[in-house]
Amino acid sequence: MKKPTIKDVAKVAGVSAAAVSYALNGRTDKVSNETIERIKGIIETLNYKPDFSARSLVKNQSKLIGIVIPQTESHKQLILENPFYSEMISGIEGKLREYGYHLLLSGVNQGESYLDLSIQRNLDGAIMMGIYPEQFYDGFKKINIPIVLIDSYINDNYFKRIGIDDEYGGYLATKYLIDKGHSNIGLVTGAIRKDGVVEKRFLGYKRAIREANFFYNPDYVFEESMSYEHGMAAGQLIAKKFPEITAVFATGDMVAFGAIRSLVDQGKKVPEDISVIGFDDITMSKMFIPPLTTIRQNITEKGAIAAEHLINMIQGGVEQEANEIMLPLTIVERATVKVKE
Amino acid sequence: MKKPTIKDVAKVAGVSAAAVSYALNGRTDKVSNETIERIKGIIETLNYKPDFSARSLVKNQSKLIGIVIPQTESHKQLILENPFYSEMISGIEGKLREYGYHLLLSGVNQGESYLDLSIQRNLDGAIMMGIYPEQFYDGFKKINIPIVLIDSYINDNYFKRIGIDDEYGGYLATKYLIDKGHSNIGLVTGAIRKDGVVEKRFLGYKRAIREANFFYNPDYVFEESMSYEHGMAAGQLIAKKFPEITAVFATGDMVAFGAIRSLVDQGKKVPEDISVIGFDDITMSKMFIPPLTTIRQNITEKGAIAAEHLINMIQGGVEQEANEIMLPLTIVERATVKVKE
DNA sequence: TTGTACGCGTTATCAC
DNA sequence: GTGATAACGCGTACAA
Repeated sequence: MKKPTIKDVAKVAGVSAAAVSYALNGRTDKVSNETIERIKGIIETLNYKPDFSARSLVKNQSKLIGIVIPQTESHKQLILENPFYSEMISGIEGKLREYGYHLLLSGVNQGESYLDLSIQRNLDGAIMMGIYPEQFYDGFKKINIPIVLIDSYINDNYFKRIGIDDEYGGYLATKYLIDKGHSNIGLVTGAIRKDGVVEKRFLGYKRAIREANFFYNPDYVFEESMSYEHGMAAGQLIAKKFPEITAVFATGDMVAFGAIRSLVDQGKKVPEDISVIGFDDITMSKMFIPPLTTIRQNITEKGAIAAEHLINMIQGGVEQEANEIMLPLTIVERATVKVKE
Repeated sequence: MKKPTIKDVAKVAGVSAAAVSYALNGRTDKVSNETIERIKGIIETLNYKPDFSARSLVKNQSKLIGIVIPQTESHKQLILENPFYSEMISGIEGKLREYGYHLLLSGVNQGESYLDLSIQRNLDGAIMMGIYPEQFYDGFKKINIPIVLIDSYINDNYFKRIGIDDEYGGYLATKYLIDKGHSNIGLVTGAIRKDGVVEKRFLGYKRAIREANFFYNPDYVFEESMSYEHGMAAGQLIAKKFPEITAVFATGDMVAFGAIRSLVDQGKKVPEDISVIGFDDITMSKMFIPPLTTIRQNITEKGAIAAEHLINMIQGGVEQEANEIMLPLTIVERATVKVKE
């Protein structure tokens, strides 16, 4: 059983293919209402659905949206095991679908480029999470594909940016620890890179420290990667070499989990001996034992909003809105931070 | 700057579009080697990439693979926040890309069907995780789209199945607890449905119980949904109403997390007071505190293998292999099970 | 090697 | 106002 084409419908209806097309698109100015009804009935009966490829060719729009997320170094896999990304994708996909778009989820092979993929698949737009080398962005500008950037501080009006105030978040987390009486506060974090969110969170950390007139000690900054493993390594270091540290701000929840884990393994109690605050509030954070105190952002909604704005750009709506959108941030107090005695 | 088409290349090369097409596809029998070289050079220079939509139309293959995963009840979102699915997708996507396929990630709106989507997008194949109403599968058979089923016991040779021996896994987990001296063993689980994995794990549980000549007590089976929340609810019940239960087999790691959490909240110690074993070994399980003892399957690899077999079906390789593939299972001992004193 | 028809749907043009 | 005809978008594959 092969799928019906527009011609099949036309034949059955005794009209031209063009008429069917008009009926499909509701062009009442081209076909009378009653024939539209009749054609629609036949479309139902045959269960005819227009082919996206054909449409993509003629209308030059694929109804396909790409999504770019970081990959493992080998370039082999998307890092979806990081719940932060998968929760976001969940939000993106739902919203796209609501508007009749579909999501193409693909990484990039060694030596190939996402830009080529976008061109070949005729992507109507793309959402990028994280930051990439500058030239990466340029290509999209040249061929004029609408792009929404999530969690990036790339300053270019071509792109729409969705994010949070990471500096403030970093400040909030650190200030919270300070208010609880801590003064020697470690920072466990992924790579601090220009235009990235981590840099801003780091800046917020420093601001809070300075504002409290504490000494900013670079030795207390444990920077490497946004991973559980790095959290573990840093936690171990802290337990062994920096017993004066009584609180830790981890710039991502996964990192916080790792830190807590190795701290506990080293015989430290969280939060009794050492407090830990995370960032993001991934789903897992409330399930963790002890439940993680963290800076919360609504990840799924962030994705949905990014999708919504991308569609707006594509459909060229009014969209003279700001091209940077900041989502709110809250602190959620759970069980990993305690007042210093 | 608009993208070059095959005609642009042809014009520059001073040949016909057909020649370019042949050059692209390496048809040395149709075009001389030297012109192929020359054309390829020009393709490089212009950075020409063939359009997937056009190809899809004429070759009737989209190089697009669909993936079906369960959705929230509102039909609004994919449940990607369940790491089990996202890890699997990671494995699937990587393998597909290796073979030149891309992944279309989409849920289904209320009142629409995945089958229609598959037809409209001309999907070359699809991977389905979990189980669905029977009619769901029939459509794909009719239009002859290759399908790989992950974690399903649907018995139909049209489909290729990738899974594990869930009955054995359930047996293994339960037997492990029994060997540790436990006899009152609770089962906390998602819905037990025909042809689903949970049913088999449940059967394995019963087999181990009976084999040990223990009494199978239906009251010890806490069945609802494969969620953290249900784990919590069940853990609470156990702590309050079934103090004689000294060990729990949770048929999914997320459920185990929930159970442990509420057990701990009720003042029980894991594993001192009560042991818990999970199933799947999602990434999070080794990060959990205490690290979860669980039945391990290689989730990412499972996805990769499913992708590989799907491609095999599509490309019609030799593939007279078995059409059911069972991946190995191991038990990983961490810190949530203890010998009963 | 090349011209050309084709796959499917859209839209501008033309006829009644 | 209703409708049909035909050209087009891009790449492929057959006949010439």
